[in-house]
Amino acid sequence: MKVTDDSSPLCPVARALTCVGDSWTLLILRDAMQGARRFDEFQRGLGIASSMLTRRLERMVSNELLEKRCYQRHPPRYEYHLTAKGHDLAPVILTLYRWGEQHLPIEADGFRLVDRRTQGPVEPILYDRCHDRPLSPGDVCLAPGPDANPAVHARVERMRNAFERGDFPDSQPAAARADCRAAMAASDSINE
Amino acid sequence: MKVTDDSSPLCPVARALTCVGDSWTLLILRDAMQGARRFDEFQRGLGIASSMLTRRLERMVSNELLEKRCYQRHPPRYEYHLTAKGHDLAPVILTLYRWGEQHLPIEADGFRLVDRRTQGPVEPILYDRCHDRPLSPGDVCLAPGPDANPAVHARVERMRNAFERGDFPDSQPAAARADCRAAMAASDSINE
DNA sequence: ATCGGTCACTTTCATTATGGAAGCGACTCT
DNA sequence: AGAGTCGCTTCCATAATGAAAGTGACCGAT
Repeated sequence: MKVTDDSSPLCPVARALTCVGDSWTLLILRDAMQGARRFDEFQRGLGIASSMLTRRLERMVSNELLEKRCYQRHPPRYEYHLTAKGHDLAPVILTLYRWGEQHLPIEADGFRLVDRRTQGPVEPILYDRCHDRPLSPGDVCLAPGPDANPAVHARVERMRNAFERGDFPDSQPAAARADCRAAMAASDSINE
Repeated sequence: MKVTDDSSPLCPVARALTCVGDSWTLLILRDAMQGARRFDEFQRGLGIASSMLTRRLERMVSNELLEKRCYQRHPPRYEYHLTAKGHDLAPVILTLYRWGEQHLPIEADGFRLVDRRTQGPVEPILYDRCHDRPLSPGDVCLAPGPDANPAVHARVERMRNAFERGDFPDSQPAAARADCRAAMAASDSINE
């Protein structure tokens, strides 16, 4: 990937993707979050070529997603531990998990996401901490910051036009929010 | 990427990544969510090679993230609209946005994520709809489903061991949840 | 003491993906 | 009439990846 667009370095999504924009990196993070630490644990869990794994672990260390900890000298051997930065990608992984479960279903049921204490089901959704309520992606939009360049303004403008054209299915405020509350109430009563 | 591990097809994250596990796909989705529809809109917004864009759009259509709509015959020309499946990836993009903003800061402030109506700040976090409370990734774990194979059990086992070793920084139940409530209260009062 | 195995790599090489540039056909605008 | 736009496609050099083999220091059993 070689991005040349003006607005790219300003966009947090583009910046995030230079760090975690490939499958292996995210799968390594997944396994690290499941407790994998050593080279061969990752290799077995992923079926990745060892040369690739070496390259990826190195890049992840240099991007500060993982840190090396020596657990043996002669020969020097390292464990790869998640840093706080790496750990903070957990919401991304969980969100992907949920999407994969919903939209790429398979017949088999191999994994379940559960509450650690109760072992009951868990359903991660987005929530807006500022307004203290569930967040529909349609509730949100982009605004230019003080350092916005013309490309950023064009983006913001285009998004507003799209909204005015009615392109956003989940941005009918009242209905969407009512649905959401109803769904929450329903799932609550099911789980009671 | 060529995954050969036993537990892979059973893992929703791995399945999701076969669909959206590269930067261009996610950046195209980002732009589509900002209202981009046509070939040249994507191309300008991304700085992507046109051959790559053709390939990616096709793959995304065949994966049902986008759908083609003809807006002109002679020559046939298409717009690429998000499907519901594609739209449902918005939480992934927003979660990446937030991570990029927090962990890959730059001096400039080009973009802001705001509430569409109030134009006030928005802060997406994960929330558990089943328990109706903010979700720390450490609150969650994996359980084997009825079709789990040995690789899945090994994974689950390893994660439990890692937890028992105390490898999960945000899984101190009481403290974490108290912090979270405090942070929510604080951000509420700031935004009042 | 020797044998096999493990662990974390590195190296090599064939295959595949990608980026850049150019071209193209049917328009539209001046 | 001529230039420009739009959405491609084709071609080719370069870069990324995967598979397989090799390595060197250990360890545990015979």
